[in-house]
Amino acid sequence: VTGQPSDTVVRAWARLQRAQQATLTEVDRALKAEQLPSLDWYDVLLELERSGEAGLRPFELERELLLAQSNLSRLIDRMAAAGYVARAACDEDGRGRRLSLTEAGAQMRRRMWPVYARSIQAAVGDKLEAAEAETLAELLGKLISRP
Amino acid sequence: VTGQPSDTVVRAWARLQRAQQATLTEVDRALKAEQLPSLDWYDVLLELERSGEAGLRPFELERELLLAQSNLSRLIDRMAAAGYVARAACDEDGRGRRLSLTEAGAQMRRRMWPVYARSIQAAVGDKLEAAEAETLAELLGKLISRP
DNA sequence: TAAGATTGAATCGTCAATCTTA
DNA sequence: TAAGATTGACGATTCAATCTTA
Repeated sequence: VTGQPSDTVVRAWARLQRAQQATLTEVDRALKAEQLPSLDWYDVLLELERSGEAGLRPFELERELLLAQSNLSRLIDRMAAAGYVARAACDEDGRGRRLSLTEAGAQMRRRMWPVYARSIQAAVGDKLEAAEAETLAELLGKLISRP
Repeated sequence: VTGQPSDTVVRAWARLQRAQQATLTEVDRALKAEQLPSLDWYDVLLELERSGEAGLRPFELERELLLAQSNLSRLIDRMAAAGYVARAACDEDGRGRRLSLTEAGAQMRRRMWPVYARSIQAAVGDKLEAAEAETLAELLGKLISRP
């Protein structure tokens, strides 16, 4: 059992929630203003692009993006309907599927990045010195590590 | 117009999203395991408790919690139905409402806090030194400040 | 029996429209 | 005309149940 959190820890927690909410809202707003898909879609497109020719299994994407099974299944439904993702049967496991990026999907990701990048810079880069951003990334890394 | 974000800034952004998601998921899970309401409810209960006898107007709560108008309206619907929040007409502005905490709402907040506190400690306190938590809170504060 | 994936039903969030009063 | 608040319609998420193959 762990002890009670200090005031400082509670403050760090509260600000983590608030800072994420504020920055995400800003990025979402910018993408929407340009008639582009949401960040969820970008995350999927990027992971599939990184996976290259082999593609990814849905369960791999779930773990990478911390999404629930049914949530991802329906997200892929929508992205496949939009023509950005292809679903194929899986050779090595008959239960599974293999997801891959379409050319239209790759194009959309490239189209989204400049807008996304500007938002990140406005929400984070413009508010911190380089050394501060480095420290922030390091401290947040400690919160992510699996114990 | 702002420039392109550095790799460090992009990494800080990505980890901010991931760390928030991971810690929030953990806290939500703990509350649910104890059959308690979600964090949204806690936030509302706490703000109303802090506002004391006077209570709060819905638009004040929206700004405090960064919630959309219709979103808050329906959240209050549910919390009022559960008996935790009271909605009354507003004396000084006929358009508005005045929200206040019921005794049951105050009790529920007190019941939630120990579970919430343990989760915060596990998700943040146990992973950082005291000085690190202080630094993290300070850096996150810079992201929240209104420009 | 369990893992990977999908689906139905219900809940919640979002957008635009609406209502009331300032 | 605009601010505060609510509502209808629609889209997204969640939970549990289901289907298929390991």
